[in-house]
Amino acid sequence: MIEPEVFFSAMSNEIRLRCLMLLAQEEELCVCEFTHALGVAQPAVSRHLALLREAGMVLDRREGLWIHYRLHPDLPDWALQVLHATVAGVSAQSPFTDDIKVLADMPNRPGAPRCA
Amino acid sequence: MIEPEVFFSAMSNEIRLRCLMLLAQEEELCVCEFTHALGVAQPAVSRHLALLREAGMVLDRREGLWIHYRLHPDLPDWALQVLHATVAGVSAQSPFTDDIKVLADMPNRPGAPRCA
DNA sequence: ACAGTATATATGGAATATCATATATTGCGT
DNA sequence: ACGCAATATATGATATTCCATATATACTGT
Repeated sequence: MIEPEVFFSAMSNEIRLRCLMLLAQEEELCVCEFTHALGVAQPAVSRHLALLREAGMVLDRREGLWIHYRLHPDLPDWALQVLHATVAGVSAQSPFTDDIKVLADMPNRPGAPRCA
Repeated sequence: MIEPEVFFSAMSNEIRLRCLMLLAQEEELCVCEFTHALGVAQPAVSRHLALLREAGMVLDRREGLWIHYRLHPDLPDWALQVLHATVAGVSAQSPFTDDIKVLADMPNRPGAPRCA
């Protein structure tokens, strides 16, 4: 059971929050997708994802070269509600809006959503 | 409009989170009530409440000796949803459960809820 | 060997705790 | 009315711990 302070601490950093907002809308993403969408250096993204993993907020899965991250399936209900309320509240503002757009326009996406 | 990172940063500290959980359930509380409910030194409480005020999450009102704090009325909808989802999710666990109990049993409460 | 991802280390800066003290308001005694 | 004490709250100063960033390097799978 995730500690509320740990959970909110994870959400209190811009890079992590942007990653989580993407994950709340995209099911599963690999590191290079985060890197591309956020326009942030790869080591930084990796580090923050590691932090999210250690906090129990995301789960990773390796598939060849790529490592895919998704929200941890054991997240308690209140945590999911918080995530979704936040997406609803902020996804229309910067930088969250652009992140999705940039992600959608990314060429050669590994896990390429079928809807594309 | 409160920045999401500022908001979550405010919630990522145990003392502040406990204060906010109380405020989400109690409408209005003064510093001595927080101090009593949390069992934390007064300067620490005062500091954290000041931080919440500067973050735009709470509003204070002086009434004689006492300064009453309440959730800021301008908090956006998503923020309130996050707060309420969190209360629903964690109020049954430690230390949040005890905080309310200790508060309810506090003698000589200034703003004394009429229901007592 | 190479691409994708992770880790190690160092460093600067921010958050926090603590103690002592300051400020504000009320009430009391004279 | 005035001075003083008591109570509620805030602030300063300092030490310490935590976190983010940058850079370089290592690991993993093809």
